[in-house]
Amino acid sequence: MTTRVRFAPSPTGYLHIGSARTALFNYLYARNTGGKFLLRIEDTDLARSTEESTRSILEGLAWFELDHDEEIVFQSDNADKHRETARKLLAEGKAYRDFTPRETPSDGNVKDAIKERARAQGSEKIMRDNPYRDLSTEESDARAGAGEPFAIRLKVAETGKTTFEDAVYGRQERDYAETEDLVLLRSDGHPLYNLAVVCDDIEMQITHVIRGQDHLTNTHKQVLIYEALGVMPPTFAHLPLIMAPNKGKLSKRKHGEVVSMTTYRDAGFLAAAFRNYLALLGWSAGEEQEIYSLKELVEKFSLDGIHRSNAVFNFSENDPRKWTDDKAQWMNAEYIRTMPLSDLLPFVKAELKASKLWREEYDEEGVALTSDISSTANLGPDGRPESIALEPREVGSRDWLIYTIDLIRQRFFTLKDFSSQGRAYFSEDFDFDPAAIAKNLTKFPDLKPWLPELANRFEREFGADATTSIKAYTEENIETVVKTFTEEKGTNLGVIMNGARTLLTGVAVGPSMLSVFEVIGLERTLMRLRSQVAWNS
RNA sequence: GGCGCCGUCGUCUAUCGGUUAGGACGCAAGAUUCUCAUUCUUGAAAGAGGGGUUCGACUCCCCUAGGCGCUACCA
Repeated sequence: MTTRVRFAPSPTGYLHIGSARTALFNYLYARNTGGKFLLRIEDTDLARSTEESTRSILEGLAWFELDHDEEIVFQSDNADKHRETARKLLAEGKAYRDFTPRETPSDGNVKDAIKERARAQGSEKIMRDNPYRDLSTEESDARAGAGEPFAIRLKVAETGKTTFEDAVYGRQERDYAETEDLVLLRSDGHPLYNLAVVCDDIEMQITHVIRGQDHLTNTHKQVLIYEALGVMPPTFAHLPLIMAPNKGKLSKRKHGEVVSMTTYRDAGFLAAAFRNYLALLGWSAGEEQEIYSLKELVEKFSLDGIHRSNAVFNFSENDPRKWTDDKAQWMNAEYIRTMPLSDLLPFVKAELKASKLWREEYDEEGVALTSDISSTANLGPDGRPESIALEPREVGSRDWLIYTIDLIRQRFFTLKDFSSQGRAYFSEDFDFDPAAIAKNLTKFPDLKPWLPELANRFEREFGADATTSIKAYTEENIETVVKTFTEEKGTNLGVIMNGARTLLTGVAVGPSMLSVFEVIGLERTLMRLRSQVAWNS
């Protein structure tokens, strides 16, 4: 039998990271077992469900690259079947009509009201005291025929217990006495969650229900429905919850955007990295590996590796550097700086395009570059990719772009950094960091004449109309020129380099300046070294 | 209140009765350096408490305290 699992979110908001992890685990299990990963939108709560939310969830799943099989099922489409099922159970005497007038839900804190009510009646434990439970069929039919509104409740047996084997939490038992005669159909004919879920899971032939641990106790009610229907329940696997740093519930209202998947997409996270991080929250392959490709996750995933204790999603509202979990940030940075360039390139392209920094020339195939531009496997002694031919490396070419990306990604954390911190490499329109100016320029007034002078020196040494000799504008040659220049001025190399760094890139940090000079290119180097903009700002 | 679930460094986790309790993130120190980052080295950092079982318990059992979940004509 092929496994069939489903991810069944209710569209009452964006895709929460907890839900995303549930989706991921379902997906991994399906792919691992060669089964199907289905999607069902549980939109039976008309008051709270929105189409926009559905869109947002689908968008989140798409970003996460969790493609589902078969058609999406909208639970509301099945309402008639749910009603039919409830009526069938009624006809078979497995459910009964409850004519108790519907309580107007007290506005305000529903949870507290429920808790209060439960507290009041809890110790008494009278679950079978509904006066309509044993109403005769004749009277029940008569009152219904007369138009009296009723809800349909499942008739839970007086004695016995529900039992199921949870793939994560093990054997679960619950005495019938602990479960009330749950409502299947509201008095307005609206099917309720537990009924709808069971009907749909049967209809969709779901073999494994993998969902949050908050449903662990609910499961007993669902098992009861399966039993009443005479259908074998699927295998259940409940997942530990993802908690806030204070071990409380992770919610949008309290924690804001950190819990939304779109936040990570918009913050320049790579789906692969975030997926990797989320996979390790509540699951492990039992080994000391941290980085897993999707393929590896699919191969290694198993229900046995799922933990039973909740995991904390760590972040700090006060520290902007730790706006989200440290490990998630680290993992994203790790992916950015080590993933094959050919895989990274499309993402950088999208980012640069969005920031109007993309040039058509970047799309043209480079001479030296072939299919494999993975730098990680081919690092030279200086940490630079050997597989990338450096010449010709015309500024603005595809080769140049790839080389540049590889150079600057080493200190980037998100895709956003390519258009912010990396802006000066792709555009003339970049800002100067006041702190960088103070630290590297104004502190050394001599630089004001020196740097344009360095530009002249560069022009004399490397320019097209060089009078002495024509040398290539490469790191090696640049180093010779800068060192000589530094000695002549009787200053430190750092002073010159950092001053130039600030003029060339606007910031105080970045790759080795020799690389920066080279990547910025002679023309732009000359222009920027001579510019007075930074000095005047 | 009732019922259920959970328990290893700050966080994510390894360990399935015998380990100097391992790894990762973060943190700290050092090395490298034109800056920052990377990288490398090193360091601090854990079995909730109490009883059992056992030659031996983080690991099995019980109790206490704690955290979480459910307890709705919500999902």
